[in-house]
Amino acid sequence: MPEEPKTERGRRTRERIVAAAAGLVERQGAEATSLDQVLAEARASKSQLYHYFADKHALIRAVIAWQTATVVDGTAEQLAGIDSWDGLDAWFDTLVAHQQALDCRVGCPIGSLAAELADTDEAARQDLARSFDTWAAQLRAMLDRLRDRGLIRPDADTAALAQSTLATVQGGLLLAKTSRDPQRLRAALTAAGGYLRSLAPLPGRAAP
Amino acid sequence: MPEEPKTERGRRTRERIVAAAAGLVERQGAEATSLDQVLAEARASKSQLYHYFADKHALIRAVIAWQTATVVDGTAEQLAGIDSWDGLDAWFDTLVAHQQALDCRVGCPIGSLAAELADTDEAARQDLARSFDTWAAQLRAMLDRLRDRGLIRPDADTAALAQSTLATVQGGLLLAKTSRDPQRLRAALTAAGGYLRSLAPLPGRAAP
DNA sequence: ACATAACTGGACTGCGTGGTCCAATCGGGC
DNA sequence: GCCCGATTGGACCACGCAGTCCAGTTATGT
Repeated sequence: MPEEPKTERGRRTRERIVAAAAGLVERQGAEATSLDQVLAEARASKSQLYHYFADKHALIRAVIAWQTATVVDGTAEQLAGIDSWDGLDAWFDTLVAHQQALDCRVGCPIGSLAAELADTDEAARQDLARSFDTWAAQLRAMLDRLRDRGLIRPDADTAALAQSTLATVQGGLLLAKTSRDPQRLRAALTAAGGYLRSLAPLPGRAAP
Repeated sequence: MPEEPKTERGRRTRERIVAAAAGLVERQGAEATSLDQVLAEARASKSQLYHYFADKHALIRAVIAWQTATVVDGTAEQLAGIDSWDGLDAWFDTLVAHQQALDCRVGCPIGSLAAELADTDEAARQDLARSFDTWAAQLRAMLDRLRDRGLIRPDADTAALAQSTLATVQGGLLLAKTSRDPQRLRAALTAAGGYLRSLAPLPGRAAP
């Protein structure tokens, strides 16, 4: 019953609805966001919404896809440019600055949705798990680069490091959002960076 | 209008309601839990609920207090016994085992509530921030003990380390819950422990 | 120009929700 | 036994919610 838009006009309507929903969900959570709110913000009507989405769950899943495209793919280019400790620190700085600019009010949209929906909406949970996985894969690619440059021990498990780094970032964002204090995020990132640095090849032992 | 219970019977009724609410909120989130659900599970009536709580917000705040008493104060005794790396690892192991036993379905009740309520309910946000703070304080006390035993450099900022450790634990729980995979938590904890160990006094340099 | 499909507006519905109200019951003190 | 406040049961209400429906309008292809 719900279909992809077949015309340019339809595509834009759908996009407007998803973008409005994403903004509201980011600020209030999925459950707390009503469809009427979304439609008011998107300046659209009920029939438009149900023309493109089967129900609210489907809309939320579209929001997840939208946020994934925005957040994860958005950081992809930043991550792709990192090949030194300075580059890593610079990325961390932008994360803290971004939270500070937003008064620590949103944290990570993916993380918030994950916390809310993981035990409620199985399909959404899987989508979010995939988002985290692609994010972790990007982190891992960056860590591989650092390893290839000799900044990290060759035998380090970069996949596991990507997971732990992502975890620390998410946790830091959660604490910062809860306490409205960007320093919580800063502390977390300092630890994440410090751990990676501690995995540098031992200085006294030359490579064979 | 809402009052403290004045009799033993009242105290037990209130407790039953809060416990039922805590269980449901832990599984479904606060917004998704209805008062009727709570009352059915607690085998209580509307008037009983509104006899002790002003409104749903007040009930949720009581749930936060209940979970804080359960989770934070619950780990306090475990944390209090840690004075070595082995002790730390043992605590980490119990965390992973606990998640595994629950099929990674709940994560941390405090963390989940924080993610959901931080930008919606200001009073709840402050309560949760306080919960995190007392949790961090307990972690810090443990880290101070490790430092006093010479396992961590004397100049280490244990307050910041407590924050980062807490962040990594929370993030690991979130990733594990989202992917239904306890290994995500394991990876995060390995990193948290590894970072702390990297702050050991330099072996080649004796204390003055 | 016409047929056909895509899209849109908004009234409408049924239901679950948080919250109110009051009469009934309980139980300890006197 | 009697009193009085603490407690309880549950009917009731107003309302916001997700979801339905259909008549109307706009675009597309030929």
